[in-house]
Amino acid sequence: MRALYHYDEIGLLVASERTPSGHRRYTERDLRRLYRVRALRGLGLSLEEVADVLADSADDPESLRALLAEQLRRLDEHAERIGVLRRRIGDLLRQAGDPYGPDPERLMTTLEVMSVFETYFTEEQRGRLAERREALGPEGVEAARREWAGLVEEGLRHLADGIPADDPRARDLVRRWDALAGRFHPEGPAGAETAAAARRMWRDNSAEIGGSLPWPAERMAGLVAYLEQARQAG
Amino acid sequence: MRALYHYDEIGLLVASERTPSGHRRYTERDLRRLYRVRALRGLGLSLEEVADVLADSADDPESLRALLAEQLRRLDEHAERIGVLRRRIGDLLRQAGDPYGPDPERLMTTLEVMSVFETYFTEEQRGRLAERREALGPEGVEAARREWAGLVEEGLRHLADGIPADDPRARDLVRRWDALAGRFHPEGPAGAETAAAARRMWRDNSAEIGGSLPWPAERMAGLVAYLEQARQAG
DNA sequence: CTTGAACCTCCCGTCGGGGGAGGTCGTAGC
DNA sequence: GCTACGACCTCCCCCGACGGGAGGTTCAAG
Repeated sequence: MRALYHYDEIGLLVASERTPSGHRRYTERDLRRLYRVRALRGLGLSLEEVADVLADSADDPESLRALLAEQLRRLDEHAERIGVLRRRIGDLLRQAGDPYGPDPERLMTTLEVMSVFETYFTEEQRGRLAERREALGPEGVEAARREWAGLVEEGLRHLADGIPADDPRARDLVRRWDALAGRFHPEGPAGAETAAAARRMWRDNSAEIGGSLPWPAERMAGLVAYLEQARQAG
Repeated sequence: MRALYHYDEIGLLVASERTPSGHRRYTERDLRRLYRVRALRGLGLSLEEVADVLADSADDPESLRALLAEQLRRLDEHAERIGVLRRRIGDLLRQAGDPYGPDPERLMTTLEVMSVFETYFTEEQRGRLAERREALGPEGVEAARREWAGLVEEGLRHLADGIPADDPRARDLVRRWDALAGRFHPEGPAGAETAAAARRMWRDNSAEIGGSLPWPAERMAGLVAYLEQARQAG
């Protein structure tokens, strides 16, 4: 087995004897040590941990139990990360097979949005947002989406009509816009933070996010800038 | 981000422009490509797969879906491997806390036996053996263990009494011994193979396996050799 | 003009080995 | 005694996806 040379190199398992010509001779004790190493490796421990536990177990019988308990915890963590990925990919595949037809461009855009999302929100914030979305339920999200589409149309009309950003109608639109967004943000100061992060995200990346929407990306970019102005003016 | 240099090196994401002084300038298109790369990486795909799917997705819209489906399958596999490890470690910890007291030496010996076990049986064979053990149930296993202890005592007495290996009593002991072992082996030729592997394992490693038993390892080694002789004689 | 941050290239390290080159050793058959 | 042939030896480069740092250049602000 090639690994034996590796174990020798790092000093984890050195053959106790050598023949005069230099061939390694593994004694019975060496073999038993090898079995322990292999078994512990098979449980997912690193070679360093294996070395430590084999060194410690002589004077500290608890170290092995502690290490195994720790490993169990790490495996649980790992399993959960895998579960998260599974759910995400499952969602993507389901979205990819939705009634709008198999539009791979949309799938790609969704990927972009995911990435941007992860750049602007911390993992914790994403967790909170997911909780809120879950609390709203699918119908709540759908309702908000429709309301929001109305607000977008209204904003685009304002823009086309040349209504200035400090006009009361623009400020009122911003108020309703932010209230709608507020449904998705957590309560208290945490909500203010996610809301601010969301605005930064929109400001910097309206093109990427807009790509997944039914309106032209550049018009959405204009609208976002317009709302930002109105918010400043308000 | 350091990864950008790496993506550049492997040609996955090369900045379309450079300033005269050599600084990378990422265009809007580059950025969107970066978002896709990051998102796909975040789903656990390798950079090679990301590169492939970004190259293919232009003319083969299905490749992304296929890759995601494949990835889902791999994650399932991975999750199952983790589940196996979890169960194994859980069993070990439970054994470590059993009424015989916290004997770390026994735990170590169990590890050795695990390793030897994995060397002599293929993964498939181990699966069959686990099935059989499950079919017997805990009480069946316990009953067999007690019967087996009786056979061991009987064999050790034969040895002490100097009964030769070709004596009918020895051959009868072997017959009952093998019948008992047979409960744990699968049916048909597969069972013969696992039984042969088990005998090889005992012959080569009676010390390691014997260490986890209530009898001295060297006496068990003698018994195994004795039974082997009796089997040849029979 | 200076200064500090940002960026550049180049190189070594991670983890657990795999694979191969090129040489030596051990043993079995003739 | 000779000759195969396999098993073993050391040394070195390879994988993935970057991280970290050395040592040098460039940029933007004051």
